Amino acid sequence: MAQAIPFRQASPLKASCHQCSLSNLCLPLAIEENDLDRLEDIVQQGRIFNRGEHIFDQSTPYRSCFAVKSGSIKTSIITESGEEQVTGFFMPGELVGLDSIGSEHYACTAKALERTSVCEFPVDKLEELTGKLPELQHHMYHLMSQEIQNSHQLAMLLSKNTAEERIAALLLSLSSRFQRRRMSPTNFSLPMARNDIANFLGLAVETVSRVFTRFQNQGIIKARGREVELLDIEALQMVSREFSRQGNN
Amino acid sequence: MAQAIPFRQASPLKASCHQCSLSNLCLPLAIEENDLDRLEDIVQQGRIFNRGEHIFDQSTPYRSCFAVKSGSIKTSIITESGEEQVTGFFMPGELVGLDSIGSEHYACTAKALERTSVCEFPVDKLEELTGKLPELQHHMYHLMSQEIQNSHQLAMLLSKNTAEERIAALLLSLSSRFQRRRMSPTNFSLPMARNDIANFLGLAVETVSRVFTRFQNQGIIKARGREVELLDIEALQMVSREFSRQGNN
DNA sequence: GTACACACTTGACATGGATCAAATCGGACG
DNA sequence: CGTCCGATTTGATCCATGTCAAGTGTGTAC
Repeated sequence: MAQAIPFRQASPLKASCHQCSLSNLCLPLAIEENDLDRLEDIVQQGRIFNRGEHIFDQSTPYRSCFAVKSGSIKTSIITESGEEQVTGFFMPGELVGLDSIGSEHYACTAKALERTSVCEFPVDKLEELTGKLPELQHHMYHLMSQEIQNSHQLAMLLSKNTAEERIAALLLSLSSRFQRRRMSPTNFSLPMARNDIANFLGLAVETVSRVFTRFQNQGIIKARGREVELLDIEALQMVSREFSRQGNN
Repeated sequence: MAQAIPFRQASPLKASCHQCSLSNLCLPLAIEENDLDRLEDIVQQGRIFNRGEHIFDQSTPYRSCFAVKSGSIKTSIITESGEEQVTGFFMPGELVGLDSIGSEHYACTAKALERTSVCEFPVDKLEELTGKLPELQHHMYHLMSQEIQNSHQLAMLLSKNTAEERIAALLLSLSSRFQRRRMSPTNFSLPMARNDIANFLGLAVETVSRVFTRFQNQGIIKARGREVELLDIEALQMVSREFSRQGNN
């Protein structure tokens, strides 16, 4: 299961960043032990969302950004014509909603891909706090610029790379992000459906499926449904000449 | 000519944000008249770059972000394999280098598309100042989130739209940005080469060229070299069903 | 003015991936 | 345990756009 990440149960009213196992990935990493209380004062306890539930919706008033505590989230934007574009997948310790900070409304919709718990940071309080803690402010800038860079990488992937290269890059990105969370980099279960992968990578579902089986036939991966095993990471890196440069923090 | 934007000559050592005609587009827009001096204290006077000169280079230590004063800039990232991906075009009043704030090194290279003058904001000082001026901090968050959203829009364009739709969207984006700068929204000269357009939009140069002539034959635009006239904006909006949502500030 | 290099256009052809269609799998639920 | 519906796979065909190849401007340097 994907969210086998151990974390301590949050108290019902106040999250404890001090004891959170994700503190080295999430916002606390930028804060001195002394100041951590101030972050705890503004964070709201981990609400739980079931698979498919929305954490927030595009065009509704912007209130907070969210850290994934367990589970995973996908964000997407929807055009007037109703088309969806998946803009990202988020794993524990990653911040969702940075693309709307400073805006009046959410620029995208965030949806739980599985049972997911999150910590909520109300922006007004967060901005106030970053004004007082230079390291935290710096870290916010860093996270946001990372987000820009990731998105540029995605644009590059979409405009220059073949279907195989795109999928290899995604698998490698997931792999390294799992690894950073102390999970197997070679053996994991995809939190998202083929459809989401296809949409994210600008491909048709059928193409994604075909590439998966092609990789399988070549002995590079083993895939049954969402369970994936990367048998030959180097081969994947060769396919995706552009090494996975994604990944946050 | 593209940079027919009037602006007062900066004093050789200190830019005057007070008198800059771009103050309603650039950082000053977020700052009270009283505090404007503090911004002037950290900004470095407009250096001039000739066409083709680099404002900064990818992977060099990050020092500053830059506001375009006149002229225009393109940013691009370059992979190990030497491929280039144009990530954006910047016009007067827009901030370049936000994708690297909070990072150790520049994430992209910025190049003057024509004779261009810029104002330089050293990050360390800028971060210090945003810590003191909440409105400025808020504005920085806003600009950065805009940058993320723009990039997501680009990704969407790349993954879902045809060549004609992409080019129509770009023309409309440029049009509205020229308009916001008090220049004709229908009659302008492209600051960038066909090559850059193609790269930015994930197309072959030949395709860009063909679409331009197709639009011309349909009477939607008139183009001779870089000089462009938009004859039928509504038609362009029809082509690009996804209306130009790009544009900053 | 001439020439060179480079930007742009146009044409012919090849192809990766989309689309359409259909079969199979898998999981939730009674 | 069977049923049903959505997710996934597989196959056949088509088309938008890339690629290759020529040509035609266009601006700059001498």
